[in-house]
Amino acid sequence: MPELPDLQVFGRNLNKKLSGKKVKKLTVKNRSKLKTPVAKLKKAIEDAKLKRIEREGKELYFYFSNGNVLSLHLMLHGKLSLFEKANKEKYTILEFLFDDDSGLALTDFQGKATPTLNPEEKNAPDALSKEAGQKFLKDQLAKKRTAIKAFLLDQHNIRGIGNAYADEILWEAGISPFSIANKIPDQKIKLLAKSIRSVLQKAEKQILKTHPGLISGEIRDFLKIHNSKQKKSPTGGAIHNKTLGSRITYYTDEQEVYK
DNA sequence: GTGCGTGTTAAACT
DNA sequence: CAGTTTAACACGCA
Repeated sequence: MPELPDLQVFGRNLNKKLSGKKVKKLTVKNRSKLKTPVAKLKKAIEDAKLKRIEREGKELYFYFSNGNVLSLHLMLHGKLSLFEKANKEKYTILEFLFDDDSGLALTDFQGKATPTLNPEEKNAPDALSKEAGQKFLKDQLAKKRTAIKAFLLDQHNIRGIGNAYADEILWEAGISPFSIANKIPDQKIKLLAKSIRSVLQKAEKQILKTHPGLISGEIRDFLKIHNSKQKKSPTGGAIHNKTLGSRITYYTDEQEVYK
């Protein structure tokens, strides 16, 4: 459910609340998405001190003082929740119990949220990383014949952009989501690179302001285009919606189509 | 009651 | 064959 800016806020808040604590117990209640044997995971994490938490793409990486890293991907419906002593959530995937009897649970009614021990390094750059700039986009877009929105959503290309923010970014850049990736002119690619950063960073600030302690859910009520409550863009263009790749896409005629 | 929304992947398609 | 597209997952929420 959450997208990059939400996850960025979760990471900040979890850091504040949890870093420095030692894991007393790790319990796995649903191991269907876990590729590591439970015993191995417990051995890697139990008794280790949680150093820090960082967002990577759409995942949260938990770094431990013994060098191990546990990544949590919330997928569509994963939720994090803090508890004292005992976790009472339904649909729990796994739970940490720290040495002060506080705890963190990962739950998902769909069972799709995915924990990964020591994830491999990914090739695709994070959307907010330095590498994901104009030059990178120009090189990659030249190779692709898909719609630009499909490109942005594919985590093998660039990591962290989801359905809602893809629409916001493309509106900001003045590019139609239906534009073909390798038909977009250089000066628009430059705008796209800028928009990715500015839209995501502004959203993070906004969420932090209105929901300072957030560690789960998603806040999207302030979105300008991907928002069923908005009829017009800030510059007055009527907002249309259409399905693209089995997902709803909001856009206006202010965005140029390159085909 | 009813339909929409969110990310990824396996499977289908071109 | 390889690149691209889609349906399915199953519930909470409005």
